Amino acid sequence: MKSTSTPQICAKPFESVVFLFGPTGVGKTELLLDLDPKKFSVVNADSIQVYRHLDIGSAKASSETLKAIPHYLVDIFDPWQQFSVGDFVAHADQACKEIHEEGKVPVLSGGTAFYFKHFLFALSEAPPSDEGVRLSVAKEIAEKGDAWAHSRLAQVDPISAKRIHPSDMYRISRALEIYEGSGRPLSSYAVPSKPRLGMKPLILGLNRDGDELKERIRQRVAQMFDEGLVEEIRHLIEMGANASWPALQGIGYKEFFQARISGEASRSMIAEQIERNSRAYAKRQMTFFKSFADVIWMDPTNKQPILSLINWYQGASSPSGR
RNA sequence: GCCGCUUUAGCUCAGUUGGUAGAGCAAAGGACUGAAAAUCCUUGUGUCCUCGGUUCAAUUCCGAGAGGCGGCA
Repeated sequence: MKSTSTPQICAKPFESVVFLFGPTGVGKTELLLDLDPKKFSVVNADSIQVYRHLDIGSAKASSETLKAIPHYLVDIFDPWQQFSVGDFVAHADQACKEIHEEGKVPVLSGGTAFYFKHFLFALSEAPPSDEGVRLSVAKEIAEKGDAWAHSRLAQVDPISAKRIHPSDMYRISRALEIYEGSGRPLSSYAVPSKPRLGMKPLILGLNRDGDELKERIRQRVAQMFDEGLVEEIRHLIEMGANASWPALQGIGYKEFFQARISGEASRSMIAEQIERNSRAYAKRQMTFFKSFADVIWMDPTNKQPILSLINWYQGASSPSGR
């Protein structure tokens, strides 16, 4: 058992942490440079920026920004490794602990809503994904079909089967994997719904007008190509990258590998796909973020109020301030 | 200039043996139990290019015109 991923074992509960999230391209990274590195450190909450060698397409903070203020959870995995929300919570806990020990406040910044959710509420008690069981489940589904998978789930875990749509093979697979691996239905594991560790985060959501965000995404994709996205892809291919590498499901990467399979594609076609996928992703992110409670929504165009709020929170929660 | 093909949802296109039409993508909204930049759900009235003709009825058939594509000159 990995004790690091179970919050109860954490030696020192941490109450103060800033959440900074928003859809892709909204301007989170631009804000980080304005934080005082003596008071804050950044904890990356982005599922792709944890990977080494994926810099341009993942819109990772520049090396200058990384130098200017400490960043945790950036470049901690190789692109062929599987990173998961469980890894995120474990690493983020460790990072927050270190940051607090320095007398600073961690700023969790990123776009992966799923990570924020489970960092705040903890993970379900269900066991982590097991590669072996997952593969055998996948093999059986491939043989017997998607319809079989859902009816099988209806037998072993009717509660989950009712909740999960018959087409949602991603979740059906996970639910079957839990049953095969642990002998217990997924729905029998408790889902935490209260913030853990007495955490009292400052939850900041950044949002922009739809057309403005679209335009920023368009510009950012063009900028990625200018900065050498194609060379970054070439470098990954030289490393042996293929579409099965977990990191390469990221937008800005998968489009190239799909194009390789389907034939030639021009730069403008791939750029268009990246823009489209980014827009759809931003929309999904917003849907998820809007479901969060106690979010203070702010306009990233106006940096001062945001920074004031973060600084106020830091002052109020630092030992000397109590 | 002549001949052929073509014009239907924001885009690419189906289709109606004549009874006013539907897929994919896009767009909008939503879900989210350890892969989440993933995965999935819901939502489709549009002068069916224009004008005229035939018909109870035309987006569908006929004629003319306009735009596009291709071939021959």
